Amino acid sequence: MKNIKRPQRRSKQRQTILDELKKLTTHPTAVEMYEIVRETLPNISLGTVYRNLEMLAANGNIVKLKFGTSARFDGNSSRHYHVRCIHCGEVNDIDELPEDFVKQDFDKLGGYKIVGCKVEFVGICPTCSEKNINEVSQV
Amino acid sequence: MKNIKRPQRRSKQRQTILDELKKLTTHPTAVEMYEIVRETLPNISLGTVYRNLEMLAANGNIVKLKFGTSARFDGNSSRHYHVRCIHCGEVNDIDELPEDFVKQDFDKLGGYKIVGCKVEFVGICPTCSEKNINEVSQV
DNA sequence: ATCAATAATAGTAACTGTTACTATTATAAG
DNA sequence: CTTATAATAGTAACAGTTACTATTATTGAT
Ligand SMILES: [Mn+2]
Ligand SMILES: [Mn+2]
Ligand SMILES: [Zn+2]
Ligand SMILES: [Zn+2]
Repeated sequence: MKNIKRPQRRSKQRQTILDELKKLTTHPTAVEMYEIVRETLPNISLGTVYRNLEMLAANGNIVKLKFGTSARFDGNSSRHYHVRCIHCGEVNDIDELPEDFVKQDFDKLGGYKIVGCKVEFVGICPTCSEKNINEVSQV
Repeated sequence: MKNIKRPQRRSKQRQTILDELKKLTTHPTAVEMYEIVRETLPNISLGTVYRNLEMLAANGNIVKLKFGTSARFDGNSSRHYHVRCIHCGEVNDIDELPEDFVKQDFDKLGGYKIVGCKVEFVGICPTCSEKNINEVSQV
């Protein structure tokens, strides 16, 4: 349960992180983003990258994915889905769900042999909807 | 990328972990499972709980969920889905998807006000499907 | 039932990704 | 320009998980 605060000023660190992530179609980790942004801002710190990626995700500018051991970030915040390879961990986009999705009878998608599917709804539980909370358990 | 090995012998530690998890409708963390199993086996170690939960998940006996900061485990391995509260982190089951799921126009599910939905397909990428691999990037 | 081979364990150290802390710098309002 | 303070760089601390090692338990063979 951490309190992610809204940005109140602009910084070229945050802007660069956002710009660089938006250029990518991959789903980099924080460390991968750090390496990319350092080409523009050689003195940026890894902590700054983590803090801003969280901020941007909490604000809906980007999306945080929790697939592997480390989180991955997606500059494409419009609605789409993902496949992850169970062996190498590679993550690819799936733009549209199969029409028979509810029946769960797909065996191939985006070239992948599909072996499973996880759906995670994110929402506000009845108890929390009464309180007015700024905190977030997890982005 | 870790190599999760198949169990070759039975142990009452692993059996107890599985039995106790199957009794629950909640989605406990490894530490929560540790505390539960210790009531039956007071000398079990936390490492054993982690190792066996991974094994059981890799074998499809249970399901590993990666929502919050720590992984959660689900003794119900039959097809169903989850809602997570963005504020308190509570996880609940959603047994059936709404029929209009593909259109993504739901605003309430299981009492939760829905603000998002993530779909993660798990599969084998074209490159890995050629090789014959035992390793797994992530359960 | 005893034995031998070795899988699995308990206990703990090490590791990894992430978050917190603090002095310094940059932003933006007045 | 000045001033208040948000945001930063650099680093320490932390949490969850995984690896290591000596010991114990399981299983198949005798
Ligand atoms: Mn994507
Ligand atoms: Mn469940
Ligand atoms: Zn692959
Ligand atoms: Zn809640």
